[in-house]
Amino acid sequence: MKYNFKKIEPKWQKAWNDNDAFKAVDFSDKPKWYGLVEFPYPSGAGMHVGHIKAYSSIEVLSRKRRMQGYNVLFPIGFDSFGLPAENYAIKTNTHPHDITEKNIEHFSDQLRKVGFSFDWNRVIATSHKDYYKWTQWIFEKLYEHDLVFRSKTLVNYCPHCKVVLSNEDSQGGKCDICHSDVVQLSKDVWFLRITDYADKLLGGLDNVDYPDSIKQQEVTWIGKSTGAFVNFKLDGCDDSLEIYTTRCDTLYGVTFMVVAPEHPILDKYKDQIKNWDAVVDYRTECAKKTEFERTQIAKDKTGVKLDGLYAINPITGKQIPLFIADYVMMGYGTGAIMAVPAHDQRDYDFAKKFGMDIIQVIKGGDIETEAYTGDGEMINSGFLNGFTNKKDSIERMLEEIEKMGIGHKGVQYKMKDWAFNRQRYWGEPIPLIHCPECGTVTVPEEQLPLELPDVDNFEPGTDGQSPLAKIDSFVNCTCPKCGGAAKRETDTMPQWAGSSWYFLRFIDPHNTEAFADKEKLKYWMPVDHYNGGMEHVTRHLLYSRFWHQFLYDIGEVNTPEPYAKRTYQGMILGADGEKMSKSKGNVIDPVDIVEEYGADTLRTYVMFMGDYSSAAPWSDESLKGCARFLERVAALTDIATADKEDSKLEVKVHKTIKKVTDDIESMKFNTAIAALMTLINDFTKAGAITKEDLISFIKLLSPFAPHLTEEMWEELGQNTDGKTFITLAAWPEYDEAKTVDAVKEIGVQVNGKVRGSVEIATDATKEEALAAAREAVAKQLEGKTIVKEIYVPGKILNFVVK
RNA sequence: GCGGAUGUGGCGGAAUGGCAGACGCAGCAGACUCAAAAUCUGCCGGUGGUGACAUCGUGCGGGUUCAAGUCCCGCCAUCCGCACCA
Repeated sequence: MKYNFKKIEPKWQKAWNDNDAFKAVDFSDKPKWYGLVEFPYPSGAGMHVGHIKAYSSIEVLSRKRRMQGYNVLFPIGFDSFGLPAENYAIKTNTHPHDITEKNIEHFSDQLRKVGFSFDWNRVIATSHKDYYKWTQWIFEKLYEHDLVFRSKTLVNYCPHCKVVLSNEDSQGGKCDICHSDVVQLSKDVWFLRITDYADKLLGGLDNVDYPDSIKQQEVTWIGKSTGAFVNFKLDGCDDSLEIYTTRCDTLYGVTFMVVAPEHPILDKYKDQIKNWDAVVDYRTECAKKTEFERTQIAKDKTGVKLDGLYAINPITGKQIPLFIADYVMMGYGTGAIMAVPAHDQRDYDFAKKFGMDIIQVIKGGDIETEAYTGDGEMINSGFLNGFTNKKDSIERMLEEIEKMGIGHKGVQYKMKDWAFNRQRYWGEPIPLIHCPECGTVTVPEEQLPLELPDVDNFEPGTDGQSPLAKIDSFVNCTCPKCGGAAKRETDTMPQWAGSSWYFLRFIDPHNTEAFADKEKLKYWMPVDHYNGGMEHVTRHLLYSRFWHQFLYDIGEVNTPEPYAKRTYQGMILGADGEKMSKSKGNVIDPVDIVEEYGADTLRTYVMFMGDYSSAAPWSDESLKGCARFLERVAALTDIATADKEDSKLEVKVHKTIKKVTDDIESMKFNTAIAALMTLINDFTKAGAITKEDLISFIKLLSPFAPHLTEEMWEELGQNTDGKTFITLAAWPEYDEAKTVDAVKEIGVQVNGKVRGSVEIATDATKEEALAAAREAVAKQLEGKTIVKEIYVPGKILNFVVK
C-alpha cells in the first residue's frame, strides 16, 4: 500500500466523527476510564507543538483503553477567560468575546487535524455563561462556608497588568502573565481561605499517585512548620509582642528582637520611639524595593534600632532591644522574631553588625566565626541544661511557656490565602453585592449567572478599578435581602477560577440544574489519569485540589481528591536546544508539520523523540525518520502473503505485544515505538509475514498512528461497513509462553570479562550450559584453575579462575 | 542555603545488578541512476592491529560484588522548584 496521508487523514477523521467513535457513555457496564489533559487557553497564536506532546500521552492511553474494552472519557474544552484576549482587545479595538470565539474555532480545527480522539460532544468553554454560572455558584458556596473574606493587607500587584496577584501568580517576584516585577501594595482584597485547607492539601497527597517531584513541590509550597508563638512583654507598656519560632528551646539565647518594617506595633508606639524619623526613613526605603529585590539582597543586613522601646525576655527577665529590619517579613509568622544570634546565621550577621550579645545555648560549632545550627547539649539555659535531644528540649520549653501563660504551640504555612479578585474585564463577575444596610450579600442562585455586561472600553481604570465599574447599569442594583439600592462588586475572578473545577463539568456539560449530576459524578470520578505541565503544580493543580476538597466536604462530589494519577511532560525545545520563542525564531507550528508530513508522523515523532517527561530538542531529521517508518509500515501490506507463521517471528510478535502493552502503561512511549521499529525490521528481513502478524502490528501502532492503521485495517478487509474501526478493535493478546526464545545467545565471561558467547537452549541443564561455555572460552581457561562457575539462565555465564 | 531531577557515542536516547550504546538521526561505503534526490544493502564509541583479537570506555574519586551505567560512601557539574520562612 502506498502511504497517502493527505487523503486518508481527513477520510478517517470524518468517519470517526460521523460515527461518534469516541463518545463516552454514561453508566456503561464497561469499566470506566477518565483521562484528562489540561484544556488550552485559546490564544491567538494557535496550537504549539507543546500541546501536541502534552495531549498525546493521554491520547495514546485513551485509544489503548478503548481497545482494551474500557468506556473512556477523554474530553477537551477551553480555558477561555484571561488577560491576553483582553489586552489584545484593547490593542486592536475588538471585543474579547469575539476574539475568543474565533480562537476556539481555530484551536478546535487544529486539534481535529491531529486526530485526537476527544469526545467532541462534551466541549466546554469557561467564558460561556452556562459554564461560568457554576463557577459563580461554587464561589457562592465558598462564601457561604466562610472561605471568602475581605481584608486590607499588603498584596502583590503588577503595575503593568494593573491587577492584584495571588502569591501563586507572582512566583519569584514576577507577574505570571507579563513577567514584570511585582510590587507590594496595601489593598483591600477578596481572599479565598486556601490556608484552611493546607493540612488537607498535604494529607491528600498520601492517597494519590503523583510523581515525588510533584508532591515535593506542593509540600514545599505549602511550607508547613510547627513551632510556638511566644509573647514578649514590652517594657513599661501594656502590650506584648508576639513572635513565632520553631526553636523555642533557645529562648535563653535571645538577645534582641526584630520586627518587620510594616509591623503595626511601630505606629502604636511612635511617641515612645525617640528616633521615629529614622524609622520612617527606613520604612520608605524598604517600600521602594520590590519583593524580589528585598529577598535578593540577602548578604548585607540592614535595620534600625528602636530608641526608647524595649522588650523583656520572658524566661530570663532581662531587658532586650528592638530593631526593625527588612529581613523579617510581615507576611510570615507574626512579622516579629526573637533573635538567637548564636544559632541562626541571619541573627548572627545582624548581631555582628549592630554589636549585639551572642549567647550560646547549644554546645558545638565555633560561635566566634558563625552561628551554630547543629544539634548538641543545651547550655546556659536554666532548667534545659543537659538536654541533648532537640525534640525533648522543645517539648520541655513548650510546657514551661504554657505554664507561664506566655505562649502556645502553633503551626505556620508559607502558603498564603488566595487573593481572588482581578481589576479586569474578561473574567467571571464576582457575584457579590454591597448593600449599605445588609453589608455584603451574594447574588441569589436563581439570578445566576451574573452575566458579564458588554463594555465599549476594556482599558482598566487608573483608579485601580475594573472596566465594569464604569457601567452604571451593572453597578447599580437592588439588594436581594432588603430591596434597597446597592452596588455590585465590579472585579472579576482570576484566570484559575474556571479551571479549578472544569473536569467535573465534562462529566455532565449540558446540565442546567447542577454543575453535574451526582450519579454521573459517582460513575466517572475520580479522573484516572491527568497529564499536564510542571508549571501548574503550585497553581492550577493546587487550586483545583482545594476546590474539589471543599466540594467534597459539602457533599457535592464523592471523592476527596480529584485526580488519582498525575504525570507531566517534558518541554519540546527548539532545534537550537533553546526554549521555543517567537523572538528566537525557533518555533515549530504543528499544523505545518501535519500538512507536510501528516498527523500520524507528527504524533509518532513527539512520542518517539525521547523520554516523555524530559525536555528534548526538535529535530526535522528525526521527524523524517518517523515519516520513513510509517511509509515502511504502509508497505507491509505488500508482504502479508505468508500462509504459515515462522516460529521465530511468532516469538518476536508476542514479545513485541508484551513490550508495547507494558511500555504504554508506564509512559515509555519511545521504547514502545522502538520495539515496533525493531519488529518491522524483522518483518522486512523475513520477506513475508502472515496477515495475522500484520494485524497485530497495526493494532499496536494504532494509538500512535491511527489514520494509517485505520486505512490498512480497511485494506485488509477488516472494515467492510465503513464503521468497524481498528480504533475500537480488541487490543492484541500475547501468550507468555510464546515470548520465550527456544535458543538464546548468552555471553561467557572469564573473571567478569566477556570472552565469548554461546547458544544455549532455554531448557538446557546447568551442566550442559557450562560444558558449552567451557568450550567457547577454552583458550582463556587453558592452564588456569576454575575456582567458581556462575550460570544465570538466560543471562550470563561466568568462570572465576586463578 | 533547602528540596527534586539529571549526567551514557557526533546527536535524541536504550539497558528487572548479567554481552553498554536497543531504536532513530547524522556520517561513511556500496547498489540503482547519465546524474542527483528518493529507495535498498552494509559499516558506524576511542586507541592499536590487514585480521581474528587486544585494550580503554557510562561526570570525578573510593567501595561492595563472580559481575556495577545500575547498589553504597564522598565529590563535581547542569537543570527545575523554593528561599533572609524565623
